[in-house]
Amino acid sequence: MTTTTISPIAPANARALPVLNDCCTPTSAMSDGDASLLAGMFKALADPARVKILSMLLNADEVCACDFSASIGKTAATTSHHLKLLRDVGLITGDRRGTWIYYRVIPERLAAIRDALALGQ
Amino acid sequence: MTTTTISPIAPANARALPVLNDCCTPTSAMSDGDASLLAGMFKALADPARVKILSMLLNADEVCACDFSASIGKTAATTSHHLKLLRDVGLITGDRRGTWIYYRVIPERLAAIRDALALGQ
DNA sequence: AATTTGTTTTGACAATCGTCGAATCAATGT
DNA sequence: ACATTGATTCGACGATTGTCAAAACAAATT
Repeated sequence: MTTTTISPIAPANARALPVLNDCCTPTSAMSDGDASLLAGMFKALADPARVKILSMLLNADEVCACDFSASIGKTAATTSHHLKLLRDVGLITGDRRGTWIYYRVIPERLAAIRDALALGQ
Repeated sequence: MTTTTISPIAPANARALPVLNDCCTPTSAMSDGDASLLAGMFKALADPARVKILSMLLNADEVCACDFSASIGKTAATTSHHLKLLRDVGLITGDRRGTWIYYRVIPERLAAIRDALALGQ
């Protein structure tokens, strides 16, 4: 059986995330590039439909793409759009096996977001 | 010297956050309300200007409101707008002492967001 | 090859969001 | 009282975003 990964393993977006603490002084903020990168990651999480998708993925090994639409109450087109946004920031990956595509969360990426929010020191 | 808190201590938004894992089955997503609440928190983080503000606050005890505008490169009006959004989700709090307002991060709130992103189990 | 089913892309639309100038409010000092 | 400086609110604008119907694409089956 052939299986084809939907998102490449190492997209440009897969580079390490900056962290909020230890980045700057009280009067000089994080750089523009780092702030945009981090904000982009949060943007990917900033929609109820995508939060629901992640909630399903975090409670299963993998989820068939065919199951998202009904669970989040959106059309297939809208669901596909949200899945793409999550793939583009490296948070999930899809794996086509025959007719269906199975999605998984990329735990390292989620952990990186958590680390970015670590309290100061 | 009088000090007045800009955001109330316990706004409606200060209620506990849902977590992504342990919320649902693989085929039934997180509830609408919980998903919107969580997405709202991430929305608050989903802008470079607000990320910069948080980066400053996480590297200092407190920051004078008067310092944000220059550091993030936005007008006072825009800066005030972003500060309000962060206050409204309970991530920061402002304290007026005489002429100036000093902002601090609310660490419990930041920790709650981190916890919401914990990996499944 | 033609059909069927699952998924993505395209195009269009309404709604939301970030931004700023101008006006307003708040506290202080003259 | 008045002027000054810091901060917020208001009103307007362009840009981005979420949504769906329709068209296009992909894999499997007849």
